[in-house]
Amino acid sequence: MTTAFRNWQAVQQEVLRRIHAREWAPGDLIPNEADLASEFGCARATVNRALRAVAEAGLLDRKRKAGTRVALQPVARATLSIAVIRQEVEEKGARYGYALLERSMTRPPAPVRAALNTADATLLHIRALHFADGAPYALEDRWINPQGAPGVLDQPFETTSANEWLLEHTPYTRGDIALSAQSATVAEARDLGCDAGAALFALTRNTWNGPVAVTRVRLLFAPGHSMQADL
Amino acid sequence: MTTAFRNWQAVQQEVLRRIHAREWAPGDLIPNEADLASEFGCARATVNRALRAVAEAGLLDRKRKAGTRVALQPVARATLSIAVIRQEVEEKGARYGYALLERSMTRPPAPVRAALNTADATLLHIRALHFADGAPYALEDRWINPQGAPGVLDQPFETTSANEWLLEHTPYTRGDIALSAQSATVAEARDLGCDAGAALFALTRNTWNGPVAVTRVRLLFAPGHSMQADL
DNA sequence: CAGAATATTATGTGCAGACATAATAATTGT
DNA sequence: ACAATTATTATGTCTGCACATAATATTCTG
Repeated sequence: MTTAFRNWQAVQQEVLRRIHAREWAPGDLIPNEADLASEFGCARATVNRALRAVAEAGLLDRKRKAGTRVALQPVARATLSIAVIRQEVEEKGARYGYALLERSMTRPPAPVRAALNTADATLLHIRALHFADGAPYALEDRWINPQGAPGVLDQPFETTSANEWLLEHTPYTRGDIALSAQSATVAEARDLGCDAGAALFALTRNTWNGPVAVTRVRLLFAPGHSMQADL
Repeated sequence: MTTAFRNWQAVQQEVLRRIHAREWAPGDLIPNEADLASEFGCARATVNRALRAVAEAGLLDRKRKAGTRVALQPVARATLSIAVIRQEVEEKGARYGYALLERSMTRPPAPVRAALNTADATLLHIRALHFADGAPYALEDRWINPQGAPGVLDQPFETTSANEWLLEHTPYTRGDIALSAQSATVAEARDLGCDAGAALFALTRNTWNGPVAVTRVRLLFAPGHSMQADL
């Protein structure tokens, strides 16, 4: 016995080792917390913390009374962090640039109205470009609900992106993100400086503050862009 | 006083409320755990649990001695769950289908060798199609290192996808995922039943078991595919 | 024997107290 | 004034105990 696993990370490591080594095979019921605690020479709370962490990673399924078992099909959960674009660009060691293309109050097209559930309201429409080292990096097409973002109408967004302003000044409670690929239209190709029809990575995000829609944004990245995540 | 926040979820709710209501504005230092505990009428451990959860969600930054402050730019962390393709298809209510296109032992092209760090070794190359309701859903192009996946050479992968077999039989310790967009080549278009040059959503994943590479897979999804995630 | 009531059990969570650790602030020595 | 040492402080975590809760197993009852 290598003796005592005294902290929860050590216990977690040992649990992971047993899962990877197939000592606990997928589907297996593992010993209960109390038993593991006495085996590891620590308190049950410590085992609980460790198992909870592993379960959050998707490798264990826990149910009261039923016990803890190794997940049959560990649903890999890639956590991709979506930062402010400026930050993203600067972290790649590039110089960030920003240019406003359009700013208007308009009644949005049907898909946007449907996604934000804003009926006939006119929304603030922002189109802007983000640059990395002078080259187009991403095209931002955003609709903002003034109801959900007080003070937004006073912002020109000529030098600061809506991206950053909203994040700092507008609270939100929930949102959803969709990632997809689409072909560049002629207009998009012109803005991004690529060929029409080029495959572009698209990120569409809706943000809500309770029941009220805040914003919907579609980011079209220049060709070659990829998002990375670890497992 | 709406009286005691007795469990950590209630404390978490209250903390989130204060952040959203800007009672604690971005950048602000919030009271320390002990103070909050006495304010909320619970133990410090309970406040700790709540704050830790909020910090994990990216809304708080915590540092020893420095204290806890509201994140200036809450890095949105979208957690996308990457399940087995069969599962993904069936969850959409579609009938799943699978067809093996190619199975061979080959020395992989340079990019794959570089990504897996396998030098001159020959790897098992699998190309397969996944169907949803009879229509091509995703094209799988996979390289498997027999060193990292014992028993894989005995598998025909004619009716079961490598995707599922590996997940169930091969342990791994880490992996990385890249999401991108790319144009369909003529061959890919033929397999997926779309036009050449169509924008396709691509997912490339490398998997490792400790220091040894297990597999690298590129999934090309049929046009229109999107990945969803919540914030 | 079917179905309802009850007991059992594993996880979920709370508490108070203790010590560990990292980061900052204050003090000291040169 | 500056650098090195020491004190302080907020978070991080462990412990042992208690009770809550959900899910299963068992017993009781018509």
